[in-house]
Parts: sequence; structure tokens; C-alpha cells
Amino acid sequence: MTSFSDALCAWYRVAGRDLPWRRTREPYALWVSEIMLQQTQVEAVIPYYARFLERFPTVAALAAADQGEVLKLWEGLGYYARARNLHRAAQQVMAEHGGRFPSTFDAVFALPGIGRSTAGALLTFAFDQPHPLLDGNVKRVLSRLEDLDAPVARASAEERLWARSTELLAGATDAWTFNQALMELGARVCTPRAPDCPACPVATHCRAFAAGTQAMRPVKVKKAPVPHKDIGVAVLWNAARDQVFVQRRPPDGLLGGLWEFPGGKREPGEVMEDTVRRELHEELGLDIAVGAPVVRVKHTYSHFKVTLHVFHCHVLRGEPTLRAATEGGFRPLSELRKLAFPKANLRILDVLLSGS
DNA sequence: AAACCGGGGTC
DNA sequence: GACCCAGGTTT
Repeated sequence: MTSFSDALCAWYRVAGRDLPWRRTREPYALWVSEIMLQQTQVEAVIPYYARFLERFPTVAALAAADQGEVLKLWEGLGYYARARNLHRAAQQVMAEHGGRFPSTFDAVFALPGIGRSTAGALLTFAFDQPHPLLDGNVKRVLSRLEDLDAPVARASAEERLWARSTELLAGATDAWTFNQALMELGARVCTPRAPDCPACPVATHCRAFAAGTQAMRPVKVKKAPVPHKDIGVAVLWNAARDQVFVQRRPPDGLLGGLWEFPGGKREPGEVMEDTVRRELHEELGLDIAVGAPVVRVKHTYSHFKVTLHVFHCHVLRGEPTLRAATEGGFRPLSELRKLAFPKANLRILDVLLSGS
């Protein structure tokens, strides 16, 4: 019988996709791709990858950039801590490694935003060093290969999968091709639903296929339902009615460093107009008038849902004083596109720019 | 170990 | 709607 790695690599050489980051061995470019690809599908990353490398072609260029511009290029991709960590790590590579991306596991693993799997991928793809990886695709492939009946989120199960990834890689002659092929198999054949087992090059090695349990693998524990919040949001115009107030969120946590229209969460029994008035008084020390509704925006985050209730507002008394926000002020609508906004706020901006 | 951290594609 | 994606960090 053909070995697992030979069968897998032979399939990849024929069926593997031609992706931008598979055409380079340049560590920095691969690094950018690996960070963008965390929890993000290939098709979504491709345009961001090209734009990011065009604007920041080197570690030095990225390290020298303003965080706001880095976030602007990340706008819409989500998990913005990835961009903040990448930016910070670039500065770390300049300071600690003379601008050259490190080539040892410990040094790569020490960079912010790079964990065990991403470090393994980078060392393999940039330096041809055989290090195992274990992303979502590989977890699924290996849990089926083993017919693993323990929830893959459990630490003991995950360690088993790491051991299997290590073991299978050791049987491969070409680590680069093997690791690419393992992920490609998960993305194209060994898919979450309806895996294409008849087309699988390693079906003869697969215990779940033999047992007919592939649809039940990997075993996942169901997640708790996410809470919902109603948020009152102000499109706050200045006295001349030609500028709106935007502010920058705190540097860490949810949507850290991005810009937004001010507002906050509705309290029990409160009507949305009162929420907006209260929040702007608390956040900015302003007395405002709440006028016509602009739009309602529903949005789902990883662990909660929101409905944004947006109103045209104007200042009755006072000057805005920033509390939680780090920057903010009245800006012409035409300048807001230069700032990085989260998706839900971009919808508001779209309405303001097209509707009025 | 569990929570936190976005957005989009898919069924 | 539910599930999942080239995961890592924080608590």
C-alpha cells in the first residue's frame, strides 16, 4: 500500500490550488498570509493579502507605519488583535532580529500573534524546516483518520492530534508539500459537511471512513447561545451641521483601535432615544437632542449579537470630553473613509454617504 | 478549561 | 438560523 504521505503529496501536486502565498518563500509575506488566514477562509484573505503587501512590502515598512493605517488595511477582515499584534511583532523583529524574520521555532513562537500552529507553518513554508501544524482543517482530517471520539476541543484530544501531525510529518520526504497537502485536503475533500471520501487520496488510511463515522467526526461540543444587546448610536452633528462626531475605541479588547459613532447599551425598560441621550452624557459630557432615526443595523460577533439603533442628533450644550475613547472629534463626512471602522459602523457610514 | 476576539460562506 | 474557517491571548 502506498504510504500516507506519498499518496497525499501525489494528490496535492495534481490537485493543490495555486494560491498567492504558495508562490513565495519570503518569510515576511508568508507571515502576513498566515496571520490573515487565522480563522479566516482563503477567498476572504486574497484581496487583503495583495493590498497589504503592496502598501507594506517589508517588515521595516510595516514596523514604521501608523497603527491606524495598518487597521485600515485590515478593515472588514475581523479579529483586529491580529493586525495590532502583527504590527507590534514587526517592530519587535526590527529591534530584536535586525529586521530579519527569525528562523528558529522559539524565536518565531515568541512573537505576538504566533502560536504553535502558525510557528510550525511558517518554519515549514519559509525555511523548509519540518514542524507539525494543527489548524482547523488538519484537526478535522486527523480526527477522522483516527476516528477520534473525544471532543477535539479537549486538551488531551488535541495533544493526540499534535502527536499524529508530528508522526505523519516524520514519514514525509517533503515537509513543505506535506503540510500544504494536509491543509488542502481539509479545505477541499475532507470538508466539515459531506466529505468527498470517494475522491480522497488517503481514504484507505482513514478509520472513520472504514467505520462509516466520518460525518460524526470531529466531535464538537455545542456552544451556548449568544446574548443579544440593543445599542443606541448617535450620528452627532456639530452646530453648523457639516461635521459628525467619531471616536477611537480603546487600544485593546473588542474592535480595539477602530473608530466608531458614539453610543452604548440600552438598560432595561429604556427607550432607545433615552439610551442615546444617557450614553452621550456619560461618555462625552454632552447634552444632546435626539432626532430622526438613520438606520437599524443587526450584527453578529463571535460571542454576542447586537442591534444598533442609530439616530440623527445634535448638541444642545457643551463640548465633547473623551472618557473611554483615546481620540475623537467632529469630522467632515468625506474624511471618515480614511479611518478604520468595524463592519456594523461601516453600514451606518454607507447610509450617511449615499442616503443624504 | 473557558472566555474572548469578527466577519463571511454555506447549507 | 447553525456551523465553521490556515488560532491566539487572556483569565
